[in-house]
Amino acid sequence: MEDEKISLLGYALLGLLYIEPSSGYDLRKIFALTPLRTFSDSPGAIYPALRRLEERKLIRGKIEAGAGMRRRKTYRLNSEGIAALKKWLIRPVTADEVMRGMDELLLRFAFMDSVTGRSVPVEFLKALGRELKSYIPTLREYLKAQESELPISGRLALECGVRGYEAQLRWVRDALATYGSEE
Amino acid sequence: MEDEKISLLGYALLGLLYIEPSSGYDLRKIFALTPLRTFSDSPGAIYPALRRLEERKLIRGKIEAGAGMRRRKTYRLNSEGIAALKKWLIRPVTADEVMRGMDELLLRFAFMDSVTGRSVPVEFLKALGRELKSYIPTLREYLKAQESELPISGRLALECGVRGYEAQLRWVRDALATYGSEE
DNA sequence: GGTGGCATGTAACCGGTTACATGATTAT
DNA sequence: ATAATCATGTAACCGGTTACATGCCACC
Repeated sequence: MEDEKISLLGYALLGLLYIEPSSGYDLRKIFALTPLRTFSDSPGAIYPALRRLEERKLIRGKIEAGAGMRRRKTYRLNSEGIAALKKWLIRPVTADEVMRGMDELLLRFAFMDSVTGRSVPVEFLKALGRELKSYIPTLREYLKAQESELPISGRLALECGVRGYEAQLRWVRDALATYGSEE
Repeated sequence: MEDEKISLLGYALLGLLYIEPSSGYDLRKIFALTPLRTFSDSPGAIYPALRRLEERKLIRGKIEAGAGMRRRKTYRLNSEGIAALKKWLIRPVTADEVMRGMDELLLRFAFMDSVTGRSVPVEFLKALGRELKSYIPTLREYLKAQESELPISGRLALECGVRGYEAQLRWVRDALATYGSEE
């Protein structure tokens, strides 16, 4: 199992293609029209990324012919693609990822229960909760220590970030309750 | 006033150097040890970025000599650098920036009242509040409409994002109150 | 006198941005 | 007909990542 790195966009494509085989154009529409708009929908990003995934033999594209139909190339995951996706999804939650921003973690979570069993997202949420519970106080301490040094808007911006983390910690609890009440 | 684009890292450097002239190493420590750790502290990012800013004549580096001192190059903004920073800070808040993620907006806010008058951050907060108030319901509608289509973790991940935006909207109100009570 | 932290840099690589390009199909 | 949209692609550019490289100073 070779380990060439896959970009975040690459994983987003893998996850979406796992859920539903799609063309590049379909995927571009998703990035243009849904909350996944944090990703660029530009053809210069999508098509080369799909080509790379195909070169690495994680997906396979098939040109769909058909009378009176537009030419389109539909990609789907093969077993290696599914393996690479799963390997990404079951990565442990690290303090570093939490501190650098939750984008990748949330994307992973979004794809989890389509691909893995229920225990994976539950363990993910527990680990995420632990990391948030340890990170938030250190941020609060920094804020308190630097209160006099920071300009007002700097202090407020940090406060905004901390509140975001606090909201996510509350969300973790509710999400765990959701999984708990479904068994 | 030429308008070559400056990366987010570039603006972060401009903002920090405005507050306090520093060496590349000082700046790296900030990115390594403070909540600005969302930026990379790698020398391969910082030093070339500083060089570009100097080439564009927004900052100037001076080598600090001195017996028994380590060689270090301290950068500071010149008037063009201050102008470029201000121009970035007073950009209007667009719906697109809010939807793509608040990182850049928050960074701008963090530097605002060191560089501009009080009215700029206040107007910024009002505009941000307007955008959030219009974006949150569209996200909620999408969530409701797709509820049956999305996998559980997908729905929950989106819920997490919405709650983050809601927390930021509450923060906007508190931040405005902070400015209001300071006059 | 050697280890470790200070301090600055360079170079290859890679992927996203921006802009351009093409052709087919549908709608007016 | 012709404009808009569908659908896929390419190429130059740029900046961040990763890894490597250098030398000085402080400490023990």
